[in-house]
Formats: sequence, C-alpha cells, structure tokens
Amino acid sequence: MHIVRVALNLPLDRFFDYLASEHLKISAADIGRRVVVSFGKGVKSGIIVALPEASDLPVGQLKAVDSILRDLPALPADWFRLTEFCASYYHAPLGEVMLSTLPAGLRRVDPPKARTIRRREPEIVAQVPPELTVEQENALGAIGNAGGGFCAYLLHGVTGSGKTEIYLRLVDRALNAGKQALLLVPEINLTPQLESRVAARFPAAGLVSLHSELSEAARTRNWRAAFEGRARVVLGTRLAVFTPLPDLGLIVVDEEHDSSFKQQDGMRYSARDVAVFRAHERGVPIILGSATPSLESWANATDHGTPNRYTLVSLRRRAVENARLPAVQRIDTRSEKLQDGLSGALLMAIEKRLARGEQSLVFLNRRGYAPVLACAACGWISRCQRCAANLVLHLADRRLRCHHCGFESGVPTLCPTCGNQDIHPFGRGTQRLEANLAERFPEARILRVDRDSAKSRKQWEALVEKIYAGEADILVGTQMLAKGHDFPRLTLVGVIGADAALFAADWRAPERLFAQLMQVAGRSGRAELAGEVLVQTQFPDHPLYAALVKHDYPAYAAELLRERQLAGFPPYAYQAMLRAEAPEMAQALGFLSAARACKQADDARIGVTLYDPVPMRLARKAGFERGQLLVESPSRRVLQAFLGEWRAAVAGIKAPSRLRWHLEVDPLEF
DNA sequence: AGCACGCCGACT
DNA sequence: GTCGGCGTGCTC
Repeated sequence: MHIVRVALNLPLDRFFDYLASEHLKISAADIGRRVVVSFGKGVKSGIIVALPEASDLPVGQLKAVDSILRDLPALPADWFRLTEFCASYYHAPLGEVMLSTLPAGLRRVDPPKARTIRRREPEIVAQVPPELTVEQENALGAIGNAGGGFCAYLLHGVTGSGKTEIYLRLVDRALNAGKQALLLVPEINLTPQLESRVAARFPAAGLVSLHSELSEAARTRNWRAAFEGRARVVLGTRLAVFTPLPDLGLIVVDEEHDSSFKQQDGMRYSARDVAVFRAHERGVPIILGSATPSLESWANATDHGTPNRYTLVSLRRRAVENARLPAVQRIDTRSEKLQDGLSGALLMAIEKRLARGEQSLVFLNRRGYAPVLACAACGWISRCQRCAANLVLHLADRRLRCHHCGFESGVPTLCPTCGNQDIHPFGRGTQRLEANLAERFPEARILRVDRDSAKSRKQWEALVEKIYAGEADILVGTQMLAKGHDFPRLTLVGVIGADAALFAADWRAPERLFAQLMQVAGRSGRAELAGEVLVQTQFPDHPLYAALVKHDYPAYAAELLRERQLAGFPPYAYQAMLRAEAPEMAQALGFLSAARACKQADDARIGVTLYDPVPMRLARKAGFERGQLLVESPSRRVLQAFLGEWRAAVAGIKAPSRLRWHLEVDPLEF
C-alpha cells in the first residue's frame, strides 16, 4: 500500500491523499501520471504529485485510487515547475492550474479511446527558403545558436521586414539540432498562412497546431503528438505555452505586444510572460517579435535602468526589394470642414484609388451606426442601465446595444425623459460611415468589416475572400482589419476618429493606439504599389502622430517610457488588482475595504501601496456589481511576497456567499 | 467548485 | 404542516 498525493481541479490550495493498492503497481515513475479517484459523491481525475511516506490524515480515512492511466508518459519535472510557477505568480490554486492546462480529453474520467486517425496527408508544396537580406543575415547572426542556453531576444522589425523568415531560420536550426520549436501567435485564425508556410518549409517536422477552436479530439491528438515528441514544431495560441515538450529548443512569441496573449478569466496569465519563464527554466532561447513591442519588453531591451534582460535585434527595412514603408500624412481637421467626417484630401485619395482600380481602407475603431443617441431638447443620452457605458445605436436592426455588457433595447422614437421627438444619433460608427461612403461613391463596392459583419469565422473568411478577389473597392473596418492579412491591391489607408484614445482615462490607450495605427498603416502598399496613409486628426503635432509619420517606434516608445517613469507607472512600478463581484455594490466595496484593512497597518513599511477600493462603472455580467482595489510597489519581489500573504488573509474575510473575488497580477488591462 | 446539511419564510 | 431560499462546511 502506497500513499498517493493527488492534485485535483479544485479552487483549494491543497492536495488530497489516497491509498493505492499493490496491484496498481504505483512507483515513483508514476508521479506525473493521471489517476481516477472517488471524491465526495462522484469521481474525479487528478495528477499524482508525490508518494509521501505519511499522510496528515489517519490512513483509515483515506480512500483508494480507482485506477491509474498509463496511456501517456508521466508529466515531467519541468512541467511541474512551470505550473508551480504559474500558480504562485498568478495566485491560483496549483491543482486547478495543472488540470486546466491539460486538454479536456485528458481531464475526463473515462478517456475516449485513442483512435488512430488516418491523417489526410496535406498536399505540401515544398518551399525553398528565400534569400536573406543583409539586415536579416545580421539579425540571425546576432541571435546566435539556438540550443545555446537561455537568452531572450526582442526582435523589433517593421511590417514586412521579414520577421517570419527569421523565425523559420531559427526553427530550422532548432530542428537540425534535434530540438522541438514552439511558436506562439495571438490568434490562429488570423494567421492560417503562417501555418501553411511552416508546414511547407518543414514537411517532415510533423507540425501540429493548438488553439481553442480545435475539436476536443483534435486538440488532444495534437497535444499528445507534441508531448510524445512526434511533432517537432508546435504552432499555437496562448494555451499552447503549457504543452509539455521533451526536446524543447526554441520558443518564438510573434506579435508579443498583442493582448490576446492574456487570459482574461480563470487563471489570468500572460502567455508571453509564461513563455519567458519557460525558456529560462528550460535554458532555451526565446524570440519576442513585434513591430511595436509592449513597453514592458521594450524597457527590458533598451532601458538600462531596469534589469536589461532582453537583447534587442532590429529590422529597419522591408525585406522585399523596392518595397517602401507607406507614406504617412496627417490631415489637420481643425482647419477644414469635414463632409460626413471625411476630409477633402481623404475623399480625393479614395477617388484616385477608385479610378485606378485599387482598394482603400477607412479605419474607424468604433462599430455600430452612432456611438450614442441623444435628445437635443433635454440632453438625455442613451445610457446603459446595467453599466455606465453609452448605448450604441445599431440602425440596421434598429437596436441600442451596450458594447460592454451586452445589454440591448429597442430604439425609442421619442425622448424617454421629455417626450421630445428631436432625438438624434451623435458621432459616427462603421455602419454610418459605410452609409455615408455609399452615398458619396454610389458606383463603388463597399465592404464593412467589423464584429457585426464578421460574427462567425465563416462570415469573416467570406469577407476576406471577397477582398482578395478584388470584389471590394472601399473597406470600412475596425481593428479586425488591422491584423493578419495583406491585401495586394490595398494602397490607401484612411484613419478617422483616432484622437479619442490620446486623452482616454486609460493610460495604456496611447500605447495601444500607436501599435494599432502602425499595424493598420502596414496594410497599405506592396512591392509594386506604393502605399499611402492619411490620418485625420485635430492634434497633428501630438508626438504619437509625429512618430507614426516617421515610422519611428523607438522614439515614441522612449517618450512613453519617460512619461511612465516620471509618473511612477508600469513598467517602473508593479501592480496587482483585487477585484470583487457581488449582487450589491456595497457588498463588493465592503469586502475590498476589509481586504485593504487587513494589511494596511504595515503596508508602507514594506513598500506596498494599497489604494482605496473603487466601483467599476462598466459591468460585463448582468446582475453583478464590481469593485476593485489597486496594489502597487516599486519592486516586483516585494509585491509578490506581499500578495502571497495578503491573499491568505483576504481568503479569511467573512463575505456574503455570492461574492466572488480574484487577484490579478500585472500586466493589467483596465 | 459541487454537494450536503440546516435553519427560517410563504405556500398547496 | 412542507417546499425552497441560501449561509456554512467538507471533500482525501
């Protein structure tokens, strides 16, 4: 009889001990294997984490292990270290972390029989590696040998500079050294071409992809192929960062600044940060690539005031011969009367593309018809009754919608407060812009691409197909169109309504806006066709636009970092947020106050600041009010140590049963 | 997290 | 008199 310590998927900070009878033949080699155990009324699957000499409980109170699953190799020690790190860093229960990172097919108590699928051999057109530019050669030289131990590289390359080719060369090196490579991308459905490109380049590497849109069976199959070392290249979204890889030799995080790497529920991790930890822990190189790196990464690579942990590698030129970066111009909208929000210069530029049979994109990051409906007589505006956001007018289906919490209502014909008929849409969303453009260019084929017109993956693909086939002249789009695809006939990008983000309450908004505009600007122009970008703004002298015109990310990043340092904001301070959610706001705030009080006495001494709890105005869930409490420290180590203790104290606070809380460690989204 | 137990209010 | 609300505590 052995005592077996088992991690279960429970929100508890402890394990459960079971007895294993001799016929199961459990040995130390089974640590990291899955077991089925009875728990409470039912059965659960768990992972063996130890075979302790003794249990805290009398042996008589321990139940027996039902069965052990040996269909897979035992999860290795480095995977345990990875999940342990995540549990402590993100303050999540270890068992929950371990089980939730397994594909659902392996969490089941009755594992579906592994069927051998006759894999439809994909038609792979073997691809010859393109020649490298001198700049790319230098970058590769700087990155050195994959397999040479841990080093984090920040690969800063402008759009079209050939970052992907660098990744592929590094993957090639890793494969030749007998290693596996892990490629992380923000959203796999935006980069299907990357998948085919990798497959074509390494036809023998058994490439698998891992992302949430795969069926349970496919995900399990691919995970398994990676774990068993049959797949030498793994391409996936954030969840793929947890895949056990016996021969890991390289990690690449593409578009490392992208917020999709952050998990927003459950364990709130950042796959980019987890990947850096993993590379360090395994002693392998990691490449973080972006045209507009996150300020955290940029500081790590350039600012010698912070621990200079990343090596900066830059690609400043487009890789294709003759391809130029698009010419970016600011259009000062203070000195001109706009027509439907569009300047004469932009309208003329669109006209020119229509005449030449090229495509234009008007970028407006606001969907719907108008962001708000308002009464001219009494000042009423359409406000969400569930949270504090404005209700957006969707004219196509005559609805008012809250883009925050999903609340919906019909469109009133009279002002609900004063009865006046004089209620009007204010401002402009993509639907209205589309209608305006259709009036102005009746002969043009206009295509709107936003979350309303591309709800499903199928709709999105159909739209993309149409654009590729040249069946659209003018595209009206939100940030959906900024990512991923390159449209060969697109030579003009117009940006409207971007100014709002410059002065938003969210101090991270400018950083995101710059990345977004750099990205959308990069959609314009290919090798043969010069690209043009026109940005309409009331603040043409703002440093953000000045840097955009010069395609100068480093200058703007340095400016933002200076501001952050002066203000004592991240990445020069470390933050965490305690959030509470309850039916009544008073309950949430009361809980947060209690949480603040339980450590307040000594917070100053240890170098941690706890701010006052504040209500969150915008709700995402109906029937719940939320509040939050910000915690800050100039030292990551101090903050982490504090959070560990604090969390235990907070867990002891007597709270209404329907109150939920969680701790989120930065990088935070507000 | 589930799930039981247990204690108070409004129903056939 | 019971059905059902949710507060409390336990699960190896």
